[in-house]
Amino acid sequence: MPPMPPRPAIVWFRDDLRLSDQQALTAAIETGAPILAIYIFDEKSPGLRAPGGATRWWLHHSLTSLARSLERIGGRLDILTGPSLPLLLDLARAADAQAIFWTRRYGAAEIAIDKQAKAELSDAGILVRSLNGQLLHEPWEVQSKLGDFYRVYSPFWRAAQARPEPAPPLPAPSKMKAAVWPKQAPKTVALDRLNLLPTKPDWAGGLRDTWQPGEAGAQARLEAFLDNRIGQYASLRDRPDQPGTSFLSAHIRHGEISARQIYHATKHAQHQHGLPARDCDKFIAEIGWREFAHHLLYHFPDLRSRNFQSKFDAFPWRDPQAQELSAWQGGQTGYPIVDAGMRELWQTGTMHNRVRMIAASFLVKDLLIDWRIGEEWFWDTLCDACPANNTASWQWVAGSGADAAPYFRIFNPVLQGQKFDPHGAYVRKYVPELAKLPDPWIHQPWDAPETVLKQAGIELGRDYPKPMVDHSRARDRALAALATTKTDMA
DNA sequence: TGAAATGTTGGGGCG
DNA sequence: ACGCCCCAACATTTC
Repeated sequence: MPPMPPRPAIVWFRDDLRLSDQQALTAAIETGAPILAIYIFDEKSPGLRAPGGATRWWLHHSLTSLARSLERIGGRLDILTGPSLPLLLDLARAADAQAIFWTRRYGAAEIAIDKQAKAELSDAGILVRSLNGQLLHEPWEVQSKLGDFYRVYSPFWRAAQARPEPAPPLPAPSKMKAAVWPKQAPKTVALDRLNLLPTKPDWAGGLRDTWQPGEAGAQARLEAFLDNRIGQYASLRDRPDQPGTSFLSAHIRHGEISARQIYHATKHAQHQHGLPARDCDKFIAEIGWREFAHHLLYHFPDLRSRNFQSKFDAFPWRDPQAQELSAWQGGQTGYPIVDAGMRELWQTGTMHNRVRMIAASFLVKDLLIDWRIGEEWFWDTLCDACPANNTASWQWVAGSGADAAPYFRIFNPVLQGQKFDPHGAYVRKYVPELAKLPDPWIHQPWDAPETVLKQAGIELGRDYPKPMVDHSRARDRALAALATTKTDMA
């Protein structure tokens, strides 16, 4: 009788598409079992939110990159599509798997799936291990003295930082053994069959020019940031006209790099090169905002659909006209900084953080359009669209969120432009029809004298729209509407 | 992780 | 020389 083949271990990849600091993969390899590394593209399980267009594009390339990396060390990535739970159970049964490993997720539907999978696989006698590869601290580990979760960022982050430092990241495994795909197992599909890439039309040109999805691209971004820019992070992070940020968000979103890798690399660079603590802390605090958003999502599962502060439930949102929505989406509001941001988003799959706040504030406060509608658009167009960050941030801007912007904090798109894009370089890049307008008018073309406009080759209303609302009046309208939320109407 | 309105101060022009 | 006014510039309050 031939010897029994060793029972394989399954590694279920999800939002952790990397090999370094990959606890699930590392733990699986340590069992000594041959490995089935899988990714499940799941559009069938109830409650799961389908990825948006930009995220789908990113995912395609990230999976390509992950598959190559696995092959390089003797492994293989198999892709399945369909409802996660039955696929997993069928695979585990067909493979006679001894164990399964995955990185935890924090959305409600994801947690429900993972919970049930854990129960059913355990019942089938399979070792199930879920690991934290996403966050510096688990949401249930950061609590106030009363045992409640934090609703304000600063105390949250203070408490998180008072906890033991996250463990140092794991090195990428250098070798693994792929298990043969079992005969009775669900059919794998080729990546192309998932149709993640746009075809008619192919709008991804700007994305290809901007990004290198995958672990190598993530590491390159981190290195460039720590070598060149972090020393001025605190002062330049708000400047969309300069490359002051890390450009890591979409890599983080797909788990091509982990929070603790970033944390430790930053600390290391700080001490190695004597970088200012102010800049390093500020950068790590942004990882802290991401932690906070995940923490909120975990404790408030309806973050996408419900106001975190219920007093916003009665807010008098306007019914958006198709035309004003498309003006905002297409970067035709007549406010240059808003339009530059929305066009950057459409072209590149990202938007500078400062400009996200300005553009979001414009939709919510100047147009009085429900934050959920803006969130949907960002979900579809951002490569870093994340169930935690995108929702928490939109609620923050709207004022309905945790540690929200106060109701009276309304961004003035002209002042914000002048302050953070002082020479208009960012506007000129994404709103080229304004390129010839001199600095003093670049953020308020409607105030430019006729001769100046003529010289710049602009006729307002023809070459570039007149402002779709008057900000000063829109502000008054927003304050009046927001006044209704001041008193709790519960 | 604002902005606008209102209040205060101080220097210069001017009678 | 002196007081008054004007108005930046800055500070404080309010939305």
